[in-house]
Amino acid sequence: MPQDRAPTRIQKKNRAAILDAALNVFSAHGFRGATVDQIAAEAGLSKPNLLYYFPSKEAMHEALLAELLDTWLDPLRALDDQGEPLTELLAYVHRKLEMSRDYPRESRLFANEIVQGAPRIYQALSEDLKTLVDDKVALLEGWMAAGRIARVHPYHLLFSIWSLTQHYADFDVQVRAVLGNEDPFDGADVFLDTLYRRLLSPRPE
Amino acid sequence: MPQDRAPTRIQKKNRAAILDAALNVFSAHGFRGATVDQIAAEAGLSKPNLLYYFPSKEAMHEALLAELLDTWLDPLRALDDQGEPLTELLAYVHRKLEMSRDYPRESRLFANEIVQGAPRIYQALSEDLKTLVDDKVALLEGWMAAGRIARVHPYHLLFSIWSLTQHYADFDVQVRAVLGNEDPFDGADVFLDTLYRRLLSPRPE
DNA sequence: TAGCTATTTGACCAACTGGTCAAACTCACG
DNA sequence: CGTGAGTTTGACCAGTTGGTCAAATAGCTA
Repeated sequence: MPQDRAPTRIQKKNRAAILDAALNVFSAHGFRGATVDQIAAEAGLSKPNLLYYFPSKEAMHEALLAELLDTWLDPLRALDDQGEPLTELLAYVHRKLEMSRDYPRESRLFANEIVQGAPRIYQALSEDLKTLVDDKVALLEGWMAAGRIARVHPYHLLFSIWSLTQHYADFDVQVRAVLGNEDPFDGADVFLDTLYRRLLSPRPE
Repeated sequence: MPQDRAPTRIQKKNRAAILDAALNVFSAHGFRGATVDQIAAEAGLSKPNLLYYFPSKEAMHEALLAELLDTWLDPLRALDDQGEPLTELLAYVHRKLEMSRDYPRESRLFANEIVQGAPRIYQALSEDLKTLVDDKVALLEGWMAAGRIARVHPYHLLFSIWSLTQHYADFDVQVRAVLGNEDPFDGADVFLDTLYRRLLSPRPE
């Protein structure tokens, strides 16, 4: 395996190629459904060569998930307690939908993992994710208490945003099968904007 | 393999046990991740005995999916053009959420299949599902044109219902990891009711 | 360019997988 | 209770899989 000195030019290139190929294969077939041979073929390398850069199939999957979870939570982290509440939330929804459009493989990698019970990522969910969510929920509750957005269950509000946006990546085949030629994301953007405006616009006592 | 006369007592019992075990295993690990041995163990039968009742692993999966898709669409079929629009839609949402709570394995079986590109069910999506959806969308458009519910993109309205309700089955681990001890479905029921009331209540011109 | 390190691979292995099959066992019914 | 159909299984097989390893090759630097 490569030494842990500074990575060489070749190491950088090959690691990146492997992770990209692994993302393709894992997101399309799940961990168990993916084969190292398939990833090797997609990366244009031999199987033993993959295992020269990563000690095991599991390690490739872990590397992807670790990198992913962080990126995935960025939009939520960016929710700004100084901003205008409704604007902030609509921007969050918009940004999450953008990620479903631009990084569907990442979304499906995550979906595969969660649907199957999060066997390799549960700890991160109940620690990192929960901590961040609890923090942002406090912010939402503050906004609701001040009457700046309508009062709804803050956790379910976040669940709804995840669910509604990731659906367009994870269930892409179904959405397109039903929608025909129409672009799903154009319609979704308008729809979600309307939905959250109506749900969250401050309402008289 | 069993003859195609009327199924015997033993056939009925074993087929049911196998399908139940297969649902457990397929929904938890995906098609590729499931093994026949695992299903056999869960069903309390030997592997060759499973293959006496079903010609292949594939056949077990197909049997489950075929049965599922029908059940899965029942709540949408039940949307009644004679009913009060908002009531009908809220009842649909409620019924779908109920299915997520009572049949999470079925939901995850379906999710596994779709996330991975629906390789074994695509045709049913683009035929049966699309036909039914197009039909119900016409109904929704009628209600919107008559001002009986607010105007939104009808396809995305249906997507949102699927997404928001199935999320509680498919992403159950994540939801519970974030929510702690609170029951997800109690909160979800109230939240979704509020959401769709605000989204769909008829609004002045 | 010599010599050392980093990279690559063909050949291989043990474990596992879906599936087969003949032989054994169990059951319903006359 | 005998008999034929229905049911069950141990032993087996060929293909696939994740992973190893020694030997070969390419790259870098003195």
